[in-house]
Amino acid sequence: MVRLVDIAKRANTSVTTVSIVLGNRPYNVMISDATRQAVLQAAQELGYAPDMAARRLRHHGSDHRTIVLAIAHPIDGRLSLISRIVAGAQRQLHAMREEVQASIGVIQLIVETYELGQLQQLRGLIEPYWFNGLLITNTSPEDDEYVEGLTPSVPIVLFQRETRHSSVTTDGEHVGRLATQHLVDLGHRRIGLIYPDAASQAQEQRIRGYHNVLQQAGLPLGPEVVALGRNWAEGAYMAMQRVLSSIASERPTAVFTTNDLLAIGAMRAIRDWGLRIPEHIAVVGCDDAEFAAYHDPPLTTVHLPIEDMAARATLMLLDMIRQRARVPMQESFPVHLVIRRSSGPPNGAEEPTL
Amino acid sequence: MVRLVDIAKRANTSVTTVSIVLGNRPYNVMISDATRQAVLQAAQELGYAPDMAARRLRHHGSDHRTIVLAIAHPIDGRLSLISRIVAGAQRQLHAMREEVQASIGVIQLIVETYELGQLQQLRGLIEPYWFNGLLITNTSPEDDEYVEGLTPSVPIVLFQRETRHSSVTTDGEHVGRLATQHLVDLGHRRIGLIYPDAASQAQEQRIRGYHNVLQQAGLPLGPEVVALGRNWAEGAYMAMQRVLSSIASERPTAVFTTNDLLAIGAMRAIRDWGLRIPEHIAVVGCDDAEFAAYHDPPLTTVHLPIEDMAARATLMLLDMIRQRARVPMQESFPVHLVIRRSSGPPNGAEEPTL
DNA sequence: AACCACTACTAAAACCTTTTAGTGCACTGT
DNA sequence: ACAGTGCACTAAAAGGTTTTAGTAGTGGTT
Repeated sequence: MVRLVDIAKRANTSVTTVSIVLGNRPYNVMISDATRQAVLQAAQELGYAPDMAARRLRHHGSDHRTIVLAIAHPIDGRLSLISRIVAGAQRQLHAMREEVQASIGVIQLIVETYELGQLQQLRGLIEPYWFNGLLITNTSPEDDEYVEGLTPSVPIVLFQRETRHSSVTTDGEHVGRLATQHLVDLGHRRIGLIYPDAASQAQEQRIRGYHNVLQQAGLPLGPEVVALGRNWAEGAYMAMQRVLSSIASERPTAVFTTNDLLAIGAMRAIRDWGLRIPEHIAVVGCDDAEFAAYHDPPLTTVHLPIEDMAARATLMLLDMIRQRARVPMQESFPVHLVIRRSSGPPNGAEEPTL
Repeated sequence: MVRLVDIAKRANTSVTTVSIVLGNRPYNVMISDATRQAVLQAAQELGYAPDMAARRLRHHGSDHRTIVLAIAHPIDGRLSLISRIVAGAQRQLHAMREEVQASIGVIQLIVETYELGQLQQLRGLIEPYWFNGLLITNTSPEDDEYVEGLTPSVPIVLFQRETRHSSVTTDGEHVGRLATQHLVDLGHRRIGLIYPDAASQAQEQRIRGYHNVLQQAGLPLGPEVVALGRNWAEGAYMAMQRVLSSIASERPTAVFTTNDLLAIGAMRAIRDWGLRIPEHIAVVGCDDAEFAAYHDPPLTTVHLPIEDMAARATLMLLDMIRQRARVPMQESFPVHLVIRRSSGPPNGAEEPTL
């Protein structure tokens, strides 16, 4: 391992000088060009890499650029969201790579909370000054109390959860309303709902939005079934089967699912039952996952700018880390309905164009 | 921040004693039960959390239990693989949580290598003794030289790449043969191929397997088209359009894609062209991604035990970290064909059962 | 000649933990 | 009485970096 002292020896100077040159810190200290070059060259030749442990020990993480993404409940279905969050965070870091000198992109940390169902372990992460910023996603309602009580030593941004810390969110009620209103506008009068057993805050909001629209339209609350288990698609498949086995007159002509994975599970069930989408039952999801546009039929869904949100969350963290921002920030992102072929008017009144 | 010395004061003892008690290290040192209890209680009361930086500075990471998952080329499509790898790694850590005392699950680190296209940044990660084990995935052929040249200070396991380090792999040629042979057995005589522009080692192997089968069967090499860009589904969609626009007599009756995301892109193109799957064109993928079973038609694909592989890789790392194993280990995992409805005999000779 | 300002550089402390090499004490056996 | 043994505990050094407070040397003003 190459240390500062090794470079100092080779460049015939002191450890202090080397540290200043390599960390290109200003201080009130001047270094001649000759010395600077000598140090730089020696470092290059020896292949110096700073010891992060020592650096962080010195000043409790304040200089070390590391952002952690904590995923509270790594349930299968939710993991697919990670991809987009990571992509967004990376995009931001990439764009600012000069500024933040981030040779390292994102560090994401998975906190395993299967048995506890709580984020308690975070304490063990935050205290030891491991990192400089924390992006938390997938928190469940039970985590709320704990998360709110945190007085972290580093800035925190929550993904899709309102909090007294910073957050990036979408208006979940609006999402639910957009999807449901779309179905109402198409003429549906019995609109069912499929949601997962461990609903996140965002999903609860979507359900409220769904209820709002139905009440305002004076429509009956359609069957609401819960998708059980960790595998959302499978849970929704079985949930939809329960819906389908009810008597035909009570069967909804459309279902709203609180995310896209649930939607494809439900769609599979509908097809396996021998019914057509959207002619017999229309389906609308949320999230606009990667596969939504390629599914058959392509899924009507509410598009969430997940990557943009993650990029913004990362920027928030960076700003807070760099003291540019001090107060918690909340930002809500716009969403929009993407109409594809899984939704259409009831009773196949109008055949969808291929 | 609570330090060892704070606990020592409160418990009326020395820093050394506290360190020994809290780290429950044996040494050749004995601690009376009274002292031990006093220390434990003081630590509890003060809410002690060890400073990882100091700990690691002391002995270059050897005690600190952290495994890093490095994803070399975080292209959109490949990110979806992460979910399953993370899930597998977590399962293993969870199963061994007593043994490894891992309050922290997995730390996964995304190395951003967009512009370099190389894993060079890993150097900046390995040298500073950040962690104790490294699980690398998504390396591209260009990374080979660098990865092979690594003489890491920590154990390394590669995912889906043969190497002089340890690895967990599947037999890519076998994967390609399974899929292609299935199509040949169904009676297809023109079998096309869709593969991504930045093919991984595993994917190249699958392509070889495909070639093998066609040659052995004396069949012509079908059209081989490359899916361009980071979005595999989209790339495959356009690639498939190119295939479809060739004259009908040269059009394949089946296509093999080197992963499932490519498959759904191709399927979308086939349907949009007004053709049916599998009657006009059969499709077979690889990976058995989550959505494969729920797609319409459900996708025939080669199932890879990704989670098991990740769990095994994690166990390998743990064993190497704990010195139970010293030599590199290679392990190849069995795969199997999952026949669903996207594949069938050519010319719709036999209608698939719904 | 005394003082100041400025440049270029450095010694040493601090950050917190782990581990080696002890110390002091109470017994035991001769 | 004295070496030997085992127990319970501790002082101090080490690990690599950053940063404060300082030194030495030079040139320029009063």
